[in-house]
Amino acid sequence: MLDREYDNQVCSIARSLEVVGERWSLLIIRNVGLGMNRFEPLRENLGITRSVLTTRLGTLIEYGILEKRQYSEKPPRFEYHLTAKGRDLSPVLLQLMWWGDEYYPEPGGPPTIAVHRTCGGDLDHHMVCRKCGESVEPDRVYMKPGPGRNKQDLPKIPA
Amino acid sequence: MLDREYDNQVCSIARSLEVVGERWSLLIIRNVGLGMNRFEPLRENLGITRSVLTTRLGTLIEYGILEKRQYSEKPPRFEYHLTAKGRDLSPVLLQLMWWGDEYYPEPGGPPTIAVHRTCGGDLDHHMVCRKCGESVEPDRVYMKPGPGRNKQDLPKIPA
DNA sequence: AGGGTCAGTCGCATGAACGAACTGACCGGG
DNA sequence: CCCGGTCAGTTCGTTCATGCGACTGACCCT
Repeated sequence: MLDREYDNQVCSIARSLEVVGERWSLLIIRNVGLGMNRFEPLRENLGITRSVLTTRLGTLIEYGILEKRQYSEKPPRFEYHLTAKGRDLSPVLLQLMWWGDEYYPEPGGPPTIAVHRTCGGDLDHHMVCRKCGESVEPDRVYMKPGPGRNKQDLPKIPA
Repeated sequence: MLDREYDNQVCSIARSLEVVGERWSLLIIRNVGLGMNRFEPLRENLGITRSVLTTRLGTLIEYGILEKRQYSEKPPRFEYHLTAKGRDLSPVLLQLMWWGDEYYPEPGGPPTIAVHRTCGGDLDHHMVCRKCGESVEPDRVYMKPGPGRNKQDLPKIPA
């Protein structure tokens, strides 16, 4: 990057990390983005304590990254969904994903691939679609399982 | 991103976060990338404990993100530098920066701007150079202070 | 000899996370 | 009607990571 002088903590990265830098936050955001919207599945998948999940969901809601929706009245049950602000974190998650794939690859290939929603091509690490060449905006991306994914879980994605 | 089913923790993001997800790690990487290569300046800038900085530097070295170089023999003194693996985290840092600028802007504008080293143009959030249109690789990027930067600190960068 | 810097280590107090149990509102079956 | 089960939490005790401050040791300068 640079090899020059440097100054103060007026830093956008530090501000971002205050919001999403806590343990579990980015993984929660990722899972919610993939459609895992309820408490118990999140808890089980992440292997996280209920209390920690409760507080993380709470702070992410405070920050406007998630919103809580009630989907059942009689037993009060809730779902968590990404806001636009939360969805805009997908480039961060994608870059983390690509870095991980580069330096800690799964033997069988990447477990997850980013796909351009409108044309179905997959993305390179500049978020340019390899098929149509378009520079893809965060909300036009979805994820699909790649070759490194576990055995029998191949949820067919409606292309 | 997606609103579909989801599976297991075979996740590149989780793997990445195990390496760089600890408190302070990304900020240390950012500062080292900006040329802050020594212990005491890092400590002072981050407002971090010496012991925590020591252990963070240690694990980042273990992970191959930083390397330690001795620059003085007689009083043994060291510098920390990014490896290629560490430099490849810059897209992650850039995306975090842009997200922070978007949702937590500095009143005077962004404090830091990403610049294409070879032509001097600045980058959009696809890492495409606004001047020459090239899709810029991580190691061709440097940072320069933007309008939101603190008063008197304007290190002139050799373009 | 005395003060200052740099790069740490050590010890103690506080705070966050983990594990496991408990709650409370429901549902479905026998 | 009682029993077991799910879902979304809360509470509690223990461990682990951080923060704060002091101390060390090797120098350097005056």
